[in-house]
Amino acid sequence: MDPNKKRLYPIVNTDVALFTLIDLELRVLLIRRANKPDPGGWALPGGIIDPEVDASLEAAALRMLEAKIQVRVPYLAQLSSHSGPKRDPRGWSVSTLFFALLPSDQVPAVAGKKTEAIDWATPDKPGRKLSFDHADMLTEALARLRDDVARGTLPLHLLPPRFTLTELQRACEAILGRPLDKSSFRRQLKEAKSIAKVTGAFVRGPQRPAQVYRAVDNPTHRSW
Amino acid sequence: MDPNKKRLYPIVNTDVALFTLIDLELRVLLIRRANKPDPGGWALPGGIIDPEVDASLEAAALRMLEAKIQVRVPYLAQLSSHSGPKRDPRGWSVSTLFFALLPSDQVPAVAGKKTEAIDWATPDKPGRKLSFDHADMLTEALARLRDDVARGTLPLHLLPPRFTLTELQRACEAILGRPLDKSSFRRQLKEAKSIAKVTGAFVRGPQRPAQVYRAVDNPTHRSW
DNA sequence: GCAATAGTGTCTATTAGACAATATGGG
DNA sequence: CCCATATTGTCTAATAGACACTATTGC
Repeated sequence: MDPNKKRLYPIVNTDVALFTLIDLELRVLLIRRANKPDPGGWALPGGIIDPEVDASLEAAALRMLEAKIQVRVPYLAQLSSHSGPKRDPRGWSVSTLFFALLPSDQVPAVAGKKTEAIDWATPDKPGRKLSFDHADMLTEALARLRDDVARGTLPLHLLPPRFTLTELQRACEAILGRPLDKSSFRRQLKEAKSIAKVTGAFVRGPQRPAQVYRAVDNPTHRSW
Repeated sequence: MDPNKKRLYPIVNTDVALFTLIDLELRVLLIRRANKPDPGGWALPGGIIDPEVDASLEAAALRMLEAKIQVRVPYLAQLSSHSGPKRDPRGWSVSTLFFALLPSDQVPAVAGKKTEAIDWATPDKPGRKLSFDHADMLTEALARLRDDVARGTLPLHLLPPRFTLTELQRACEAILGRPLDKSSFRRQLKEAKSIAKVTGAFVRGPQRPAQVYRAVDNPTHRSW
């Protein structure tokens, strides 16, 4: 494509910061680009929307993510839109950044396409240069994730459907990067009423059994 | 324009919810549309971006707002992007919503263009049907404004450069729609350190003079 | 002095964090 | 019983809201 070509309309695309927990460590999905621009470079999964098939930016983000990893993510939220003539060598572009959460038990199902390698990187230090302005995007998504976790129950979307309170606390600690107090943590959960006991279900081990919990229906995420 | 024409690229535009205070009442700017689609309808100010001149969505929003009211607003923040095939009759579109604040002393400078009437409407009940999905956008912008005000010092951007603490409190009350406690209000301002006394400046009247304050430099807004 | 508003002080209910104490399994 | 972890309780510092009190001007 001729980079000097004047475009009448901007390129419209979406990019997704997909987070999950692997061994209680926060990870973000990176894709090795197969096509131009920047073939071989690592980037957040995304792509140009298709007005013929996409009902919205959210639907487009879900569709492209599913095409890349063969998994439909259960949680997706819009962050900001990044724009300008320089951020994409193909011309004036606007990309809407989303963040998505994948429960840790679904990580094994994630598979890359033949032409594109994938990697679960450490979001604090992905260890490689990212294409376009995706480093900025990742920083923004990580900050938003931590902010949401600090004031709520987002990590429920990162855990399997059944979990113990200690597991939930470990997940929050892994995301925030700091230890939390057990007592305060449980108190806030009780007040929020966002989880419920699974009566009779316990996790056993060489210690006192732990009550199993599940997320209760809270209107945090929509469907498209 | 033929509505059945298939577009290869989405329409990309911005819309702005511009708030100000008039006589201590919160108002939002509406524009009467001169052109298709929906000529004569009332809408938030906005328009299609021009990749030839706009450096970003933010710059585009500022440019179009300035063209409509002949004033460059000092505060602009991005909210969400709204998208889909149906929201604009011209075809698949994505509009990024901004909210902007105009200090009350600059309201008199706002002038509409010859072809477009303007109105400062009451955001809670604009009293007319809005074009496109602008009613949803306005609701979202109003909620965000109140949220920001409740947790900070945003209304500084709605006041003239010099103001008293009582004026600031009245502004916050007008936005939130509920009375605030004087003592708590001032305590929080002191802790936030976002305002400073203008030494020696007082507002006089038939009562004890009021200290004049100004906003101190806080990195809340960027420039484009 | 009086009216009117500015500015300050005090009390209390709520909350988050630190930390201690108790509970309950396996071995 | 001992160990390890789950679960609960207590104390305290910080904070927000309600409300009362004091201060300072014009008249």
